[in-house]
Amino acid sequence: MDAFFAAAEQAAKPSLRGKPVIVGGLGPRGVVATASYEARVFGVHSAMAMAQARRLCPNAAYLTPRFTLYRRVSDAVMTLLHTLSPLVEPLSLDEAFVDLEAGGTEPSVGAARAVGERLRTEIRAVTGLTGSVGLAGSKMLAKIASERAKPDGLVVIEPGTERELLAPLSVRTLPGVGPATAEALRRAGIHTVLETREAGEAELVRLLGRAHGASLYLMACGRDERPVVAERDTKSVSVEDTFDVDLTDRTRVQLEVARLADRCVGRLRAAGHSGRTIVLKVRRYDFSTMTRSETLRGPTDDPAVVREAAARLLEGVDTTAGVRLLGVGVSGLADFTQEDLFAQAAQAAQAAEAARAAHEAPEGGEAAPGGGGPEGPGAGAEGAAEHPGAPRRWLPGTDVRHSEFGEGWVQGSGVGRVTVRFETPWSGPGRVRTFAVDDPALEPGEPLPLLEPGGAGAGPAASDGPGAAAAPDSDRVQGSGRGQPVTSSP
DNA sequence: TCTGGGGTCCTAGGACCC
DNA sequence: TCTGGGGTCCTAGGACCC
Repeated sequence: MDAFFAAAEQAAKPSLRGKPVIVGGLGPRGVVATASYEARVFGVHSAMAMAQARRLCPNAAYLTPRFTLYRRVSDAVMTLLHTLSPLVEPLSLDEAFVDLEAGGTEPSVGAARAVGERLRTEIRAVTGLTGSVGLAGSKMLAKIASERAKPDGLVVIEPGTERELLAPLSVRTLPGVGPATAEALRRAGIHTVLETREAGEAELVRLLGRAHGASLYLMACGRDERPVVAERDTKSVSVEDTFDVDLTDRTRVQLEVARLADRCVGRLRAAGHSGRTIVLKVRRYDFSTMTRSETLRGPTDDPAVVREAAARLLEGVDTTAGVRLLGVGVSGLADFTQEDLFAQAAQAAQAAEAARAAHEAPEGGEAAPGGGGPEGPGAGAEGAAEHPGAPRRWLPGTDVRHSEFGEGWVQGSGVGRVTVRFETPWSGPGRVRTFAVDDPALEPGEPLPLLEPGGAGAGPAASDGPGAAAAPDSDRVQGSGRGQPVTSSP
């Protein structure tokens, strides 16, 4: 998908179409997740510090990510991909490899191109957003092709042209070559793919180590046999928080670690996992990062157990100079817990006992794994990390609903006020109104679908010029409450 | 107002075992 | 009283990816 998060926001918020939009962390230490193409003109790009983006592009719309929406769009696209082949390997919410051969596409450039173009049409029809397609004989080359295809395009790298095409490109083009590897290669006088190839495998292994050197050599030769793998097993689950200001108070650090442990376990359980190794991550004031881990005798999904392990690990860490980030993770995943094993063993013993006593052992009861958790607040709270009892936070970009004016989104808030723009994905650009932050008529909303359900017509992406949209009319906007069954209040 | 959050894979040393 | 060799597991750190 092209500039995925930003494009989704532009589709959802008509007033932002054609304008610079930057999605990412809005706090003092945030970074850019996605910049719209209009914002990239100013030099803003992914992973840039948000503070720098604001200097470069002060007039952009700065929005917090709405993962629920992105996940929904992503699911729709992934469903389309599965119609092409059973072999679909998602790389992230907005990118995936598809093995077309495994899906029965005739192995010709023409057939592949036709499938790719049809897919792009369908993506646009289903999501209202544009995606780009790269077609080639391997994952590496398909990825390079898709990057060249962006935005809103399709590129084929034809068999036989690979080495020639790769030769002059920067080593950074190759997967697995980041800043550190590029620097190591540069010191050896290697800048291009051709130079990498000419260095030879032995030299690359000497420079980069066994695995990395060997795989880089293959890539540089245009050889990439990695299969498309659907459904890889999760290996770890983790959560982390960067704090707006460094933490120095030890008690506060301990509290945050406990909270993170609970959140981590919440996600672990939601995924139906348990794990043996608990990892504590601490990033200090100077950005130096350390991890401490502890492996239990058996897998757990008990919040108390993880909390205690994390607290033990913290004991060995000096935090007096200030902590900027804390994280808790669980790895060594299993789909059962040690408690399950105990329960199973106990059940077996009981069954044996019962049999001896010539009773009927009750079967079936799979004993809900719930024993463990004096769980705190619902672990599922994904949208905004709310502290119980804290005042409502209106984050720019999030959905709201007003009892009188209907659906809208937070444009900004401060000094006790919140500014809302009332528009929906299928309205024209809407009007802005300001309220007190505690206005009872205002409540958090839910993301609306980007395309009007049962939609009459062209999606957002189709109307390129905002000029095409009807002139904003405040009454009409107000009326856009529309009979939609938008559900639920918190 | 420098540097998010969620992952994966690799390396290297030490413990431990056969 | 010299130190083998190979395997696995654990811990810590680092590179990389989106």
